[in-house]
Formats: sequence, C-alpha cells, structure tokens
Amino acid sequence: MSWKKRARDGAYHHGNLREALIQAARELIKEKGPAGFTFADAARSAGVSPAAPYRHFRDREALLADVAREGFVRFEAMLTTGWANGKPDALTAFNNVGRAYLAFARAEPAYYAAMFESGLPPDVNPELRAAGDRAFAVLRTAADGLVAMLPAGKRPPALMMSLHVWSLAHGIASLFGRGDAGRRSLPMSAEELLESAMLVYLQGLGFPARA
Amino acid sequence: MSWKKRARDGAYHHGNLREALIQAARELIKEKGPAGFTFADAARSAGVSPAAPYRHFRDREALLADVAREGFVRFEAMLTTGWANGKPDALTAFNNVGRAYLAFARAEPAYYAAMFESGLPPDVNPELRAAGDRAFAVLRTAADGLVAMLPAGKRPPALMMSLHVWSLAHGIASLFGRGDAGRRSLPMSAEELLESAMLVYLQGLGFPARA
DNA sequence: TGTACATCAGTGAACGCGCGTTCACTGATGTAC
DNA sequence: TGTACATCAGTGAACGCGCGTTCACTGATGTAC
Repeated sequence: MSWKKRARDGAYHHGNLREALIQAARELIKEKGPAGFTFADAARSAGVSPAAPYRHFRDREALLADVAREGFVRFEAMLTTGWANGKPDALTAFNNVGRAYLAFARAEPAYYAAMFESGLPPDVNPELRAAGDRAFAVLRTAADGLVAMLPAGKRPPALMMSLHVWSLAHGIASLFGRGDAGRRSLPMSAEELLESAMLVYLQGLGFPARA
Repeated sequence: MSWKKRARDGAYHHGNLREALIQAARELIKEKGPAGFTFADAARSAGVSPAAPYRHFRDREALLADVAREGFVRFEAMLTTGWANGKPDALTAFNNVGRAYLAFARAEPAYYAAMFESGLPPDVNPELRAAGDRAFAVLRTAADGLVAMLPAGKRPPALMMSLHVWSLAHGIASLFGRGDAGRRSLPMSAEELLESAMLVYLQGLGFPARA
C-alpha cells in the first residue's frame, strides 16, 4: 500500500508530471471535449497542486498543443503500419491507410479532437506543424506508390489524390466515425462508407476494382 | 440621436432580444470559436443585463442550439438554391449543391461551427435534428435526380452517394475551406479540390465527364 | 375613448464558485570536491 | 565515501476576475370592460 503510494509519488516527482498531465488532458478531452477541460482540472486529475503545471507548460494552449503533437506522432505510426511498406500491393496498402485513419479516429477520440477540433492553429508551434506534416506524408507516399501502377500518360497528381482521401476520411470520421458519443447515426458503418467511397473514387481514376 | 437610441431600445424591448442574442452569439463564435463565448458575453454584446437572456433561453447550450438550428435552415436554403430544381441538368445541379455547401461554410463560419463543431449532440432537441435532416434531404434529392440518369441496372444507391459527398464536402470545408483564420493552406482552392474530387467520383460511378 | 389591471421583458444587485496566475517556500535530487 | 551546496520540481496560500444564476423589482405593453 504505502509502497504503491510511494512509487506513484516518486514517479510524479521527477520527469513524469509532464506526461501525466498529457494523460490527464486526454482523459478530460475524451469526457468533455477539447474545450471542456481547464489547466486546474488537469492538475487535479494528475494529483498535483494547481501551480505545478506551470513548470511544464506555459499555459493551457501549450498543453493542448502537446497533446495534439503527440497525437500526430501516434497517428503517423498507425498510418505507417496500415501502409505496411506498400505490401502486399499498392492498392491494398492505400486502402489500408484509409482504414487506419478511421481506426485511429475511433480508437483515440481525444487525440483526434485535440488534433483537428480544438481550434488550435496548426502552426501554433513548429513541432506541431511538423508532426502533422509527417502524418500527411504517409498518405502521400501511399498515393505515390499507387499512382506508379498506372501507365505514364494516365497518372493523376498524387498530392491531389492524397488531399481528396484525407478530406473524405476526415469528413467521415468527424461526422460519423467517432469513438465518443453524440454523433450522427448511419445505415452503414463509417468503415463501409469510406471503403465504398474509395472504391468508387479509385475506379474513377482508372484503377481496377480489385487488386 | 435620441430617436435612434429610442428605436434601438424599443427594438430590444419587445420581441427582438431573442434574435439579437443569436446575432451576438454568431459574432462571438466567429471571433473566438463555439467554445469561446459565454452567456454573459452574449448579453453584454446585445447591450442587455446578464439576467436578460434567461427570459429566452434556458442556458448557454439552448442558445447555441438555436444558432445551429437557424444555421441549418439557412444552409438548407443555400443548398436548395444551388440545386435549382435540377436545372439545367441533374449533373450540373448535383455539382452546384456541392459548391453551395462549400460556399456556405466559407461565408458563414459561425453558423457552420455551431452546426458541426460545437460539440452539440444533433438531437439535443427535435427542431435541431429536423433542421439538419432537411438540409441533408436537399443533397439526397439532388442525388436521386442524378441516379435517375443512369440505366436501371447501373444505379448506385442515392443515399450512399449523398453520404459520400456530404463527408467529402464537410472534410474539405473543415480542413481547408473556412472563412475564418487558422486553417491549413493548400496548393489549390477548396472549391477546386471539391470539384476535382467529385469529377473523379462521378466518373467512378459511370457518369459522363461532362453533362 | 378612457381607465384599471394583468402580463411580461428586462434591471441591477447580489451570491458562491472555480479559474488562472503569482509568490515565497520546501524538500528531494544531482554535483563538486 | 562523505559532506556542502546548487538546482529544480512541486507546494499551498493567496489574489482578482468573470461567470452562471437568483431575486425582488420596475416600467412598458396588452386587455377587459
């Protein structure tokens, strides 16, 4: 008992409070939305005095930005796993990136909200901007691989494709595919919706229906 | 001078405060986001005591819901104008609904934010839900008209099409196409992005490239 | 048309509350010798 | 290895502030006769 307590106290005491505050913020965002938590709230959840967070974050926005940045890093990792180095083939890999996008939004609504719905300008700091760009780059890479499948004269611009799919996935995620409550309901799952849209879209670009 | 003042005071005095509060809320949402205004703020902007709003709205959420409801009504009107009864042809009309979607998001960022980004559950009240459904129905009707152009065996489900385009337009609007500050920048306009995506998508469904 | 009364929208003062932020502080950890 | 000192993360008390909400009230508008 007192062991456990000491371990916790000790853990908070050097190096971990920063991370503990981010965890607390995630929890609070999940419950009440990105606007629904306060600096004091986060401190309380982390079991620490209201002045303690100032040692690690300039203000509430800086904390929120760090949640978002960390979110983008994990997002990038999830998209990268979905892509799987273009295996087993470029078309499947591209579709898997789309699936990973939605899976992330569903599994991590708090990160997702901090990343896209917190009202933070994407360039509130360079790290946040860079993390967001790196996540987008995964989609871009998958599109490059896919475009290369087509004969040289019939290749659509990969950047445009990436933006189309990013927008589509984001639209579906934020309208229908959220892990938390209060979203619109649907006659099909968000995953099916994305899959069908991408099928039609890729057909429009001249890709075969099946890989 | 005292005329003008009296006219204003009189206007606030019976019947208009409700509307004045909605206007004030819109202004504040535009400046600071849907989470960035308070009940007291709205009262102050409307030039009225902090207790006055309670005569018209149960609480802040009720006011926000009314902004969103009114937004959906105007949104529906704008989409309907875009559709133009399916004139000059179903394909053009469908595309115009998409353009109208984006135009609304750009022209009315405050309404748009209240409608889609305020964290309000869509069924916080039946009127809000109904207004949202009516707006979606315009897109649905446009899709019905378009689907009817294809031979009977090759018709995609219009509901699915509507959901695809709604998601795409919403994704583009919320990532890139906002009238207010702080969004991501793009190598092309949001309008071009939507147009190109819809062109590819409709080609994928078997529609001719040009009407 | 005029008078008496009811209704109702907005007032303004008051309250308790939690937030953001500051401050001098404490006590544990790291470092020099 | 031990001692002295510096550093640094977190404390806890304090503050001013604006918010949400309530209350008895006022004065203008609407209505009955």
